[in-house]
Amino acid sequence: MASPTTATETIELTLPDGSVRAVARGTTPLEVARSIGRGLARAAVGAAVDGELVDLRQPLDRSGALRLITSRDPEAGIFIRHSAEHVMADAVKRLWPEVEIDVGRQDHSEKFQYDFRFPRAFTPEDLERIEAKMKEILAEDAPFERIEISRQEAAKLFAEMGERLKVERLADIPEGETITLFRHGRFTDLCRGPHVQRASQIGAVKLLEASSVYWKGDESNERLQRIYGTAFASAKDLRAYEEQLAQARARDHRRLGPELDLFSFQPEAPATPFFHPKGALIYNGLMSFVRQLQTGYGYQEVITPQILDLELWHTSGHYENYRDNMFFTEVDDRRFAVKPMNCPTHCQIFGTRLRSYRDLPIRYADFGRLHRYERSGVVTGLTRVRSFCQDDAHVFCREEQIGDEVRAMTEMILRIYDTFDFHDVEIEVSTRPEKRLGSDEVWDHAERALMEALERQGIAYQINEGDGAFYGPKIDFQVADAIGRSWQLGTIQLDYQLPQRFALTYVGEDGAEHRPVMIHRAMLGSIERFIGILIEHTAGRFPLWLAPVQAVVLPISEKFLDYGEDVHRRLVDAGLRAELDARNEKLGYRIREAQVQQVPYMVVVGAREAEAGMINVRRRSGGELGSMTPEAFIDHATELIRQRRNEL
RNA sequence: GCCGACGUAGCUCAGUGGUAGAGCAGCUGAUUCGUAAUCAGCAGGUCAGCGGUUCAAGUCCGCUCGUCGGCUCCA
Repeated sequence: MASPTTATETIELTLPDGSVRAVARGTTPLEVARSIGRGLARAAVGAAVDGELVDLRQPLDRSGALRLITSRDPEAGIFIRHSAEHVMADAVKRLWPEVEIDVGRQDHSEKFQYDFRFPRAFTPEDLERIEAKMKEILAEDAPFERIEISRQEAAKLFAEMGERLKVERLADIPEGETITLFRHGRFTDLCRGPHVQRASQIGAVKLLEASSVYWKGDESNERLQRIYGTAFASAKDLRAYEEQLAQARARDHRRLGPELDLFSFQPEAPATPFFHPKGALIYNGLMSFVRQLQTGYGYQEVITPQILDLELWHTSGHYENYRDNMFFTEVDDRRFAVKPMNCPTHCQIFGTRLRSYRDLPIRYADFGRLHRYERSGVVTGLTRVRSFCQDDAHVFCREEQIGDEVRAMTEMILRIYDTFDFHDVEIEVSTRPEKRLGSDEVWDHAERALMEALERQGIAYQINEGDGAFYGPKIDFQVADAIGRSWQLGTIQLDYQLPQRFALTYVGEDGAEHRPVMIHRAMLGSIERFIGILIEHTAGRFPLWLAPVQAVVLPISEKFLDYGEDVHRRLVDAGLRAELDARNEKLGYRIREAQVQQVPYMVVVGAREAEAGMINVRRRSGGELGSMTPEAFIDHATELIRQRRNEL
């Protein structure tokens, strides 16, 4: 940050066209914009220096690549929404002057939020009033001012304003950091920015919902009231966002699942799905796929107990670290726990005999049912349930085999995602959490091993500090679905703890005992959750190989029922999941129904077909494949299924 | 778990203290039909559950269960 004494020095700013401008240290991006052109200066909402977003009024203190951001740039939303936070807080203060403001924030989506000390929950009517007030404020078009201020002055100012929460927030700002305020009209907030120049650059706002939150996210703190909203440069952008929300609602697996008769939930089993026949077909289809793939990678499937003595969970450390998420039961005066993870049982299998270094890696896969107690407020649909199964596996290997194993796992995982047309995959390495087992040296080593394995494959990753499991660091795979939402699926977790706790050893080349390393791995994550994601990704249009009903045979009328039955029989005999819909309804009606149920193929048979021994095939993607022999269709479909191809 | 909202037929919803309704789905019949909804009739409800207020409760109050949106957590 610039100070007056250094203002005479010069810094060099590289503009996007490659030109370089030498300006005095302390020059603001807005001043640079003005020197380029009045139009640009007026249109700019913010700036970026070396990719970092900065406020237009922030004095620049170092050389770098300067880019001015207008409402057309993707980053504009950051400035707009951050400014909309202030406008919302302003509106709330105008309506209820006694309310204290906390802080605003925006998440990775298009939402922003602001927390208030307010005596009750905000109602939808409150939100309407606040939104209307915000629009008044936008119409006033006050400029946003950036003000640098001393810590003492800021503390005094907010104390006088009665903003006690702000005074406390101020105390959290590290010493030595410049304290800045932003003001528009009469509203002043403690804020490091960045903001737009004028309120009117916030083209459209909409408040979304309100909820209560704990101050600083800590359950022992008092409750504040949070309001969520969104803001865009234009009403058109807001409409596009609302359209996207409507899309997401239309794909919601909690609606589509029961509608397609895949699964249901019953009050007697909260957060535990019942898979109906069609859902079970998909469930088993996914398992077979994973089974086939991982067998090729040297995995062996095991089956292990559901309920195990508490002692095992003390040994594994789950009792100490994971107890709050476990189910317990007691019988014969003996205490048991329902397994929340498979890993301890795999350690036990490993430990049943003497292992040689020649046996490693040993790769145990397990589709065992897991139960985890999740707090009632956090469960939702299939994505967060209390009973589920993972495409779980544990690899026991030698230290020097970690790289190869992680590489093979990554390859397998990316192949799986590719099959489902998840092409946008982000990889994160999560490092040691606060609550953990093991020494810092072991963690250093484990974290480095994972990163090196990725680096050797040339795979880019991000680091997620402190987000590892209690027993080791992990690699997480995040994929973006068809409408751009991100989901966590696969995970690779390194574990030096369990082999030690279960005293697992193998005999090395040197004849001495060594400790194996354990790698936990899931690819789809949990089958339940994956089905939920897949429903939303495909909007219920499952790939042919997974579609519960792959083809429905539709005789035009009763007269062709015999031929329809014959065709149906042939499809079923060829291994296709085919149904016969011979209901007394018009063809259009039954076609529509098959479309709504997302059946990939509709096989129409009438006089022309019956006579010629042909069928007429329609695809759910629209359009007829035309007349063909049943054999030709069977060949075509079975080939697509064999290759697990998506397109129809 | 906490805060808030919600719970009426299989689904979507109407019903603001005075006799529980509609559309779709279902069933029956007619129609025998060529690529996204044929017509008619019938049936369908402990208004989530339990308790309370009231002459009278789907409607007002309390509790319980469940769902949804958040907090937090996560496969």
